[in-house]
Amino acid sequence: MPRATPKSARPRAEKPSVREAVRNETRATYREAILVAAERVFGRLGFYETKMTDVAAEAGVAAGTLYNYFTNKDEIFASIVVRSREQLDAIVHLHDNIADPIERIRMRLRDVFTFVDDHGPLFASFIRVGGFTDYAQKRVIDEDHERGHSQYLELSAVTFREAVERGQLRRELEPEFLAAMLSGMCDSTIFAWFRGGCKPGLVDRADQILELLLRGART
Amino acid sequence: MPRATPKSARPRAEKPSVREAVRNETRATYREAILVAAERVFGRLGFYETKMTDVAAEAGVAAGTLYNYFTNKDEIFASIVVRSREQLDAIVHLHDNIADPIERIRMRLRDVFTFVDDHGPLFASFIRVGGFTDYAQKRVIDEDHERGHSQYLELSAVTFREAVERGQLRRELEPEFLAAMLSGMCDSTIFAWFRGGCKPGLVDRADQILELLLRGART
Amino acid sequence: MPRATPKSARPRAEKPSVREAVRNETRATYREAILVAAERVFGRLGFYETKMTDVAAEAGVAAGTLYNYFTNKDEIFASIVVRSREQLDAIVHLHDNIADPIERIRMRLRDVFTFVDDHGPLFASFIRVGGFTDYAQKRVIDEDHERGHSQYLELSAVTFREAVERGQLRRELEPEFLAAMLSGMCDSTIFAWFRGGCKPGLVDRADQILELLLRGART
Amino acid sequence: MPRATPKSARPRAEKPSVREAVRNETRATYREAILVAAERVFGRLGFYETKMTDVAAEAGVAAGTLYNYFTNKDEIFASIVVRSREQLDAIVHLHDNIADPIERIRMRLRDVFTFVDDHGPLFASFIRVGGFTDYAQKRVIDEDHERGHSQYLELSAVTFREAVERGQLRRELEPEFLAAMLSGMCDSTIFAWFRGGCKPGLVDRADQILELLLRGART
DNA sequence: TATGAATGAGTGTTCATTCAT
DNA sequence: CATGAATGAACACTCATTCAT
Repeated sequence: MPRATPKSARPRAEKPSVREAVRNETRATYREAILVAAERVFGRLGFYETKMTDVAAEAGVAAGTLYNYFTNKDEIFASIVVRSREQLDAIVHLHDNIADPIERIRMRLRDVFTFVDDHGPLFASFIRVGGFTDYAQKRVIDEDHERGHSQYLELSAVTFREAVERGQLRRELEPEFLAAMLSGMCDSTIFAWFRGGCKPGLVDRADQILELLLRGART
Repeated sequence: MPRATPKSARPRAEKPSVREAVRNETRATYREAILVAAERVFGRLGFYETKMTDVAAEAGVAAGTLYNYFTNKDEIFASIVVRSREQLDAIVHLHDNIADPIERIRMRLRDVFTFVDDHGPLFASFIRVGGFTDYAQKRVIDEDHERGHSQYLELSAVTFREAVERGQLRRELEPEFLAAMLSGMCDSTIFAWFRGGCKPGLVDRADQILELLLRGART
Repeated sequence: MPRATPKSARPRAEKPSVREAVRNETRATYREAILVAAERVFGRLGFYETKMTDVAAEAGVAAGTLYNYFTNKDEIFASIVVRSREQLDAIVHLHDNIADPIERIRMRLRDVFTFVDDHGPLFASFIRVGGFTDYAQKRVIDEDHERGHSQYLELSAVTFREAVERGQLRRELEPEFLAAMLSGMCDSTIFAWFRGGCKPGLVDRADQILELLLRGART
Repeated sequence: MPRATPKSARPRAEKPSVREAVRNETRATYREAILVAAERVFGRLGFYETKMTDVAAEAGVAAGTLYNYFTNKDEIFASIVVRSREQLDAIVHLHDNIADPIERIRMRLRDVFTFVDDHGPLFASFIRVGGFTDYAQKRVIDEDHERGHSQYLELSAVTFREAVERGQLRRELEPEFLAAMLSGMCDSTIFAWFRGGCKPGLVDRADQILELLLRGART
């Protein structure tokens, strides 16, 4: 008789999607946990000295499990890079609406340094110009990373150009040169911070760097 | 006059030393050839992607021969670093007698850039702050290299301090900070030069860098 | 008439058996579905190239489910062999009552070929003399299969012996030899059919084979 | 002064080639030893159950050594097949000059059986129609082997056709069918011999098989 | 001492099997 | 019981290093 038994019917209809949702969530959690663990280990040992078992151990899973989420070691590494760049991309464009290019650069710099400060060592090596010197040779993430890096340089250069055109900076300075200089200054600062044990206070350096550069570059 | 040692005795006494001299020379030649070859290959492929057979092939010897001159792969790599640093050390102290610290820095910078220009890619990666990011993790050359790197930073800092004390640069600037900034600016310049294919003209950048930095730092 | 067992009691007494029956049926259905799927996949890919997930996918179940019906991969494979042999056994004895041994062989042959025709590729490889050459080495189904195979050869030989004793075939021919010849002729025919894509019409070959053999063997 | 020192000069000129010759010989010996060992192990265990360490152990070398002579497991296997086929090719064409096709087949058959008898188990499985049933799925040697097999069938068929055209065999028999029959008969004979432990006397079966077939096929 | 092949420890990866849900 | 992800033993293959010639 027609009295539907919603109790049994609804679950049937929903259970799959619920299950699926749970599953997806679980999968995402695992994936993220592996990435975080991998980021730590890669950051500590470098790509080649990091063994899959190290990553697995750090993530608290079996070695085989890694392969349920990534096709191989390279992909794990590449995923970290991609993820980092995505995060950085978001940050870097946070202040695109600031009119004054100098101010825009300042805010960007602060945010990036804050991010690095929060994010820790591996990321430090990522944004560093040659963080992948060795690994890059393998050409696994080379192209992308390089594009990524020059993308940031480009963005920086564009902003400097604007400042030059506004007459805020000296006309004879190439924006690309300024961008490279800023990049190098940041790198060495982050590196020093990294070698010094990642102590808090990295952000404060942002203003010092920029002030020095601007003094040198101002009209 | 003292009767010369008998014919049969002299050879016995001297020949060995002659032989030894020749031998030592031969050994040194081989060693150097291997290092040069290794520097090229490591520079091209990075430490981990460079196989001992690659080095041997580049040096035109058999793989086994490498082990007559170096105990293992690590040692070859470390030797390159050491050698590079020795060369750099010589260069860096070439102008110690210049009284004006600013001028001293300028000359040093030019010489180092000239050296890098002549010396090619691997060296570029060596002096770069994080050239060893990945390899360094292995702690093979870490300590030494780090010491080497900070040694240069130190030297730079000392010189900057002198300039500050002479009142040439603003008092509130820490010399270590200035040294780090210069280092970073050089790094990114060399990196860009490296990525651009090591085209000649690197040296000209030295003055641009320094000028920018000094403008920013001058009283 | 005996008072029926109380409502509450009956279910308790019978339901289990009903449930059990249903369960058994369900289990049997699953088991069969898995075997059918496995047969297809094994036939297509061979034992080693067939992964448990392939079988599961083909059967439309999860990998874990397979282990509710079979202890392991080997057992699935062995079960297929056993099942095939059971089916073949039935067929092979279908015409035991035919008096003329030659006719008996002819009918048998036709039925077997029909079965193979219907049954498809895997079975083809099963009845083939060396179908298990590779797998058999693992000694999973070796003994059994060998027994099975020689059993058919034996049956064939017995029938040939009868024909020889009846004077239908030449006395100097060993029945075992004739059985082996027939087996080989069938094998190569089935193989050719298999390689040709299992096109219909296999059965017609039965008569051709037998005619050739009998002509050669007749008195 | 011009007196050449032949002692030192000649060796210099020849030594390399001598060394090379020795080296080549040594390499060839190793290669062959590995193939022989591999043939034995593959014959005993089958492709998948044979581990590289098994082959190495059987050959009396380290696992890594195998890779100095073959790129991988597949190549070792394929090499065995190729080598076997080369040997068989030579044998099969030994009697091409015999005018009478029937006689030609008879001689061929004897030689092949002799070869199999000498050569042992693996080869047996090779010439068997489905020797590779399982491995073939991997399509490593499939195409070639298949071509090889059908090549022999083809050769056989051609010879049978000649006999048919000469009126030695019945016109209504397709030569391809006869070739397949002969192949199957040989297979099952070899298989039986193999299962029986490869006892001597295989060759004698050649005539029995052929006689039976010819009786059945003669006009 | 140069050679280059042999060695075998070490690693990335696969996949049958287990097990929590 | 079905599920499908976790597991980890097993294995092909690499390559720094050794060693007989």
